[in-house]
Amino acid sequence: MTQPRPAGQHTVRRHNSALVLGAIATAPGISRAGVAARTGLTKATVSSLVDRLIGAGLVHDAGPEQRPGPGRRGTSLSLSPAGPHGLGVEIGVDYLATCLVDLTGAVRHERIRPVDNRFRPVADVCTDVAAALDEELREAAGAQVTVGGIGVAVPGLVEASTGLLRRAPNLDWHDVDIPAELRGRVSLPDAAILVGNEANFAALAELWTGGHDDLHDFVHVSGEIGIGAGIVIGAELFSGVRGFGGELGHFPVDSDGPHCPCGARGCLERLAGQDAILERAGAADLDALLDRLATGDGAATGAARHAAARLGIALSSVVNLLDVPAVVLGGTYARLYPWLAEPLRAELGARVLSASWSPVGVVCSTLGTEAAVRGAAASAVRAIVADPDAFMDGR
Amino acid sequence: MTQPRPAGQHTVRRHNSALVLGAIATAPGISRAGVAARTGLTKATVSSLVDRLIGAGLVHDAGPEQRPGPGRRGTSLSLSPAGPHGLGVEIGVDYLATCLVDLTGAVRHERIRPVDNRFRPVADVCTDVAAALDEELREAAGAQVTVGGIGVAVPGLVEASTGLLRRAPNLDWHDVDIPAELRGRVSLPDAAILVGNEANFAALAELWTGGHDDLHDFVHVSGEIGIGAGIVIGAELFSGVRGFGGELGHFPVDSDGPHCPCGARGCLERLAGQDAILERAGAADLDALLDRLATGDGAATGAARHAAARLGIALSSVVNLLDVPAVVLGGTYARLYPWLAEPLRAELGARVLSASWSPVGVVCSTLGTEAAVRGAAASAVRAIVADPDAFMDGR
DNA sequence: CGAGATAGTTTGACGCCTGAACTTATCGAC
DNA sequence: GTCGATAAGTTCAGGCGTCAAACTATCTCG
Repeated sequence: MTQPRPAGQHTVRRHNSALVLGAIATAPGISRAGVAARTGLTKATVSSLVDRLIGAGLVHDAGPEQRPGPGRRGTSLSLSPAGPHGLGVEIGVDYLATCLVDLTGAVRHERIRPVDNRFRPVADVCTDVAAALDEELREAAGAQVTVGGIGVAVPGLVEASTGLLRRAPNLDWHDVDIPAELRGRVSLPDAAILVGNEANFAALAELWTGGHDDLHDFVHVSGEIGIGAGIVIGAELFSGVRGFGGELGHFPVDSDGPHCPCGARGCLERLAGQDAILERAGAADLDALLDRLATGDGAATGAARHAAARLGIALSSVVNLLDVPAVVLGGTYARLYPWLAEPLRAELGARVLSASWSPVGVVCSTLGTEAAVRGAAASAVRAIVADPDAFMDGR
Repeated sequence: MTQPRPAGQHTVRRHNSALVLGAIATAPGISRAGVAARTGLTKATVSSLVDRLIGAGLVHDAGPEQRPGPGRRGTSLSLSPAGPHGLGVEIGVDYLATCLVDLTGAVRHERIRPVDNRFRPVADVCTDVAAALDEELREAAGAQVTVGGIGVAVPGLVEASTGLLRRAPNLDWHDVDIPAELRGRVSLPDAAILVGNEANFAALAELWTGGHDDLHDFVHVSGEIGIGAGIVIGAELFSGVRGFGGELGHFPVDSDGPHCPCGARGCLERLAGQDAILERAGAADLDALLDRLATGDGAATGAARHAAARLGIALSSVVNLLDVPAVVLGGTYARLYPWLAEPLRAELGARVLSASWSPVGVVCSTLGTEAAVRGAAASAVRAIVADPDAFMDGR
């Protein structure tokens, strides 16, 4: 819990700077007058704040705007493409991905490297990560832009207060201080390094760059090797008290179901995970499954329906508890969306108490497996946009 | 989602007023200098703010404090017992409770009236509520205090944005505008009326007046006729996006379990609700059950263990999802606590992923069935303490 | 080319916090 | 008993950031 701090004029300026920058971010090309109208601040204040933001290299003045009708043209403002960039890394179970995005979230460079990280020592993996980071840093240097922050997505439980990776079952890591490991291996600028769970970052990427209108509250379910959920409420990530939230994979959905390494029976992961679907369908891999689904194969569609029903049982509990109006299917589930959506909607409609007057939306993720890296990179720049004064004071 | 507003000097004052009043509320008897040290504001600012708060009747100056050592004595500040009071009403299924509390949350008057409200028309019940409110208002008038706000606890789903009671299954009500119904029936001051779910109010009461130290994050489970959960995170209520959150009663805990009116099978409410426990134990009512538990009766203790295990299944999902470090047993469960706690702890320990390094606390509620009314009344005064400027400007 | 409309800047005022000096109050030592 | 040390509370000038209003700049239309 962040303890409340006294407010002063600087607090006001900080708040309003973020307000102005947020307005420019959500409506690129807006004029100072437009920002004033949108935020409720006066033109004078907006001018003063915008000048500061331009001075810090966060906002770009693109000259007079095109607009019909009488009156002087405003100057078109937008987030500066030359401003600080965000660098994202995802330490996946079987790949390593990096990504460089500008302030608007646009991807400038991206690379995915297949590596089997299962049970590799922390030091080895971090050396790889450092090399991958160096590559992106050179990319940034070549484009004459600075890196304002780094986001690291990991498949495990990250403690919010310390940034420690507490458990990563599929990597067999525990209690790893990733920022510390990296700082020793790569010539980083004094940028902030923030570590987070991949499912959470993926949910944020979907929120920011998924292209869904007015989707500020949802649960993003990513079916990868495990099943993780990212909860977004009020356009903000909700990751629980200590950051360990969103663990959906071990929701019990069948008291007679198969045993799970976690000790319980009938965990969602065992019944609706990627491996479970493939096995039930008798398909070798995801591509084979998709082929057979496309031809209307009975076993394949049956497996999808079965998984969707189990997913619906778990998600209906989530919706009843959190009252989120929509579910986003990501990761593997995004590719299976056409076959999952209907049975999932049916299950949710039957089990969610508020569904009778307010049905739960089921939406397909637009970002694929890259969602997590994108989210990690975007988080770094979002942190700057959300609090530009902190960034400006820091340098 | 509340859209961000521009900040000005008034925002600063508002924030700091709340900060100062909060410091006085959490440390009664503190001096101006103490508040300054605790909040980080200067003595000058604190003096100015405190004077305003005293002027508004929110803070009481109790003369010089007792303290050893040299130096001038500070003046002892505390929330004014003569300040605005909070009035709470709970429309229960089989009772109607009212409660009047002062700014500190201390109960000044309380009354519970047994009434069977099942399936009574809205108008009839609201007439009773109005009469009960009038009684408390006369009480307040007799004590020369004003009522600063009214909280209404109801057993149903309340929409946060509108304050409408959407569904109350056990009353058979839907879409009731309780503030509107009341304003026509009782001579209210222009006080704010806030309607909320009883489980949520109960959780807040536990947070504020439960006497638990450093318990700012928990799920409060109240086992009454239904099973409701109030989620408190960061010392604030989390009631979901639209306010319908916390519905725990229909979590599926046994895929072979009995059918539930909701349409599903094996809902928690059917397996761990008060009626289910009594039936399994073969007890006529709760007192009979407690008697038999006290004697170590096998059927009774077995029924308790059985319910606790089912409750554990549902709560472990909640904890995995929200990462709350503690569970508070309230309502009927509070009375059964000695027999529920151990099996519940065992179930949570086995099913919660983070339990291995951070066990989930299981705590007994200290407030009984009065928690909800208390919470409703306290909410009204908390709203004033949390934002005193809004209260001061309003009058 | 001038009236009207819209964008952006300048200027003075106001509110609120801050820091330092000042007043008030109490204790302990001589 | 008086003096000095210590702490609480008040007063006052100063700074900062927003606001309102006046002013300048630019564009369209008649």
